[in-house]
Amino acid sequence: MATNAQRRAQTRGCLINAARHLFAQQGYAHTSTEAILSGAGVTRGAMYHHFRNKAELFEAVCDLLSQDAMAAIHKAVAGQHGSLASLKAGSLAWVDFMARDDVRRILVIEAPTVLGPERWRELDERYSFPLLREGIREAMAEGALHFSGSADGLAILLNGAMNALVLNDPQGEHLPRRRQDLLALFDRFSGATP
Amino acid sequence: MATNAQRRAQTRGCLINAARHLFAQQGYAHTSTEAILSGAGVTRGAMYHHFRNKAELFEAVCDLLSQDAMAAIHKAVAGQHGSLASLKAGSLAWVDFMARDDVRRILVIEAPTVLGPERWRELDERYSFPLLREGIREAMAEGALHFSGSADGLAILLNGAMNALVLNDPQGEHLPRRRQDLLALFDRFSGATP
DNA sequence: ATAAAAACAAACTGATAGTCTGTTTGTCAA
DNA sequence: TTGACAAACAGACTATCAGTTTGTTTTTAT
Repeated sequence: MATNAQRRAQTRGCLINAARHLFAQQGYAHTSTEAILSGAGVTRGAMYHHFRNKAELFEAVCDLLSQDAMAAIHKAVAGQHGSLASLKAGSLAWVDFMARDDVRRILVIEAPTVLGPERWRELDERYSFPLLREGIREAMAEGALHFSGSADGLAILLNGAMNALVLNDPQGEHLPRRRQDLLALFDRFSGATP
Repeated sequence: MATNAQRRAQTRGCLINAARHLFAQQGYAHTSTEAILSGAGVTRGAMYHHFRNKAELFEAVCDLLSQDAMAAIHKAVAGQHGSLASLKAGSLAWVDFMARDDVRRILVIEAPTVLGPERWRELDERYSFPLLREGIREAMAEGALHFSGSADGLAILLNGAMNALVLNDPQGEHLPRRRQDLLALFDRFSGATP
């Protein structure tokens, strides 16, 4: 005799968790709803009561992973002093998190297609991107970062560059070198001379 | 009474063309093979004679668009003098081409998921990426570009940054500003001081 | 001219996302 | 406590659609 809220959280949690693992292993298109249902120990009716369709379940998985990413970033930033050091630490934490096999496949590779461009940007806008943008604004305001274009533009460029680091290292074997490249990139914005 | 090579080119062309438009409008998953068939004026048997599956047809579309992109880049580079100017012109041409609605959806958004990470990188590696990488190597060798990391790493970073410019401007309305941001980014690598 | 191969046609199959109708379980006011 | 209502769940059913199979037409090579 559980409360409704408990039942709700329970089944939703089971579905999201099962879906997370299956999406990570087989991808969205090759994961059948039936596989998710049996993995979660839940029936069709239950699933379609909580989620309008398969894509909405996928989005719930993305939300969960994004929250985990935020936690990792905040933890990394916590021990830093100075806007530039925080920016670097947070960015490296972002790359490290996104380099996880399951996260890369779901958040970096498939999310743009499954959610569509708008919802995907909404997701980014809701989580890590504002953090990056504010970090850049702060560092630019303090004179620790130099760029003749807009802060927003730089945020987009850096975000994309970091995405590419993750995408171009499918096995995660070159991660140390890529992290160095990212730091080298930040260094190009440290010195003066526009 | 057409030759086999002509028949082949004809049907393949019709299929690729119809698929290109439908994929651009509705996306890969929401485009049924039947829609492609009726759009191309061709039957199932013909399609599966020329392509092993739907994904292979999608890849053929990607190849075609990539070749168009290469043509646009080469044209833009042709009128330039100096490695850095060529690099900038080629990069802007790349962004302009990828900003086209159909190209963005197919090549930038969906290709990574539909083809899978490996085949997607193969595509990139076959077309625009080598051009970018060589341009960067040349400019670095001439001392026109400064970066303390590897040339390959910089190529990946810049490629990702340019991708982001395209992705973050779904309507193409901020393209001029984004082009300026990209040039500002290149400027950060022009001056000395590592 | 004829055999072999390439190109094409279309009916069919298996898988599967989403729907529909009905049942169980929890909630809350009287 | 009870009874009306709503939320949660169960499972059969349907429509769609990618891919297969089998058969036919057209081209090519001998």
